[in-house]
Amino acid sequence: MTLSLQEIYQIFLKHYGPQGWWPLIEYAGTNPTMRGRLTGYHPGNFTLPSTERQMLEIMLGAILTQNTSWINAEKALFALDNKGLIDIQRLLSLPVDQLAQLIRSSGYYNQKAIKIQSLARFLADHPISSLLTRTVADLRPELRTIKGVGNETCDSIILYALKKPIFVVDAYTKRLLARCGLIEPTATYEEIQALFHTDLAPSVEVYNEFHALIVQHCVHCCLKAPQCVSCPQKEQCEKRPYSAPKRGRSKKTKMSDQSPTES
DNA sequence: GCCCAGGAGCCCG
DNA sequence: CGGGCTCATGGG
Repeated sequence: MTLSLQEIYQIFLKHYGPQGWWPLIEYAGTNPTMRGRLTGYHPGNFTLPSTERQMLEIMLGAILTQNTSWINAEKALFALDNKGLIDIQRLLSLPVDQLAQLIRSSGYYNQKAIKIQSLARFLADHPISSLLTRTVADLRPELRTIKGVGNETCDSIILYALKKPIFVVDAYTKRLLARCGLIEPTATYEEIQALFHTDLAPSVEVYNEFHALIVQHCVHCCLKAPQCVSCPQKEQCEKRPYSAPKRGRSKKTKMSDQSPTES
C-alpha cells in the first residue's frame, strides 16, 4: 500500500523533527559549529523572515545554492554580509566582476553574479513591501521573468522569503516520489507540484517543513544510492529504480591544453 | 583523484 | 517540447 503525502510528511516530521528553514546567517553565525548545517537554525519558528533584510538574504541564498551545497552557498552569503552587500542598491552599484569574486565559493560565480544583479534590478523596481501584498498566482509569472530565477528558485522565493503557500519541488522531491511510486520519472515540475497542492491544504508552515524534511531525508537516506535500511518508511516504499538526470559532465572539460604551441 | 551538491539558460532536433 | 551542454567551487 502506497503512502499518501500526508502520511509521508507525518513520518518524516516525527523521525527527523522540525528543520528550521530557511537558514538565516544571523542564527548560524552566533554558533560557529552550526555553520553549513541544513537544520537547527530556527526550528519551529515560522515567523521568520521578519525583515526585508532577511527576505533579501533568502532570495540571494536561493540563487547561490543552485546546484550547489548549502555550505558553499553560505560562505558566499557571509562574504556578502561582511561587505554590507545584503542590500539592493549596493548590489546594483557593485561592478559585476567584483560581485563574482565575492561569491566565488558558491561555484558558477560569473553566472550567479549576473543573476543576483538581475534579481536586485527587479527588486529595485518592485519593492519587497509591494510583493508581500500580492497573490501567489500573480507573483509567480513575474518572478519567473528574472534571469536566473527558474521554477525552483521562484517557488523558494515565494514560500521561504515571502511566506506565501506554494510547494517547492527539487531534484530530491522527484527522486523520492519516483522511488515511492507516486510519480513517473518523466513527471514535470508542474505535475509534481500539482500533486502536493492537491493532496495538502495550502499552508506556509506545512509546505516549508515538508520540503525541508524531503531534503533532509534525501541527503541522509534516499541518496542516489538509497540507504533503505535506515528509511523510516521502508515498509511502504515501492523502491522503484530511479536514475538521476544527467549532470553535465559527460564530456571532459579539459583545461589542460591552454597553449599548444605558443610563441 | 572521483563523485556530488536544494538549477537555469540556451541551443538544437 | 524534451534532451544535451555549459557554468565551477569545495567537501566527503
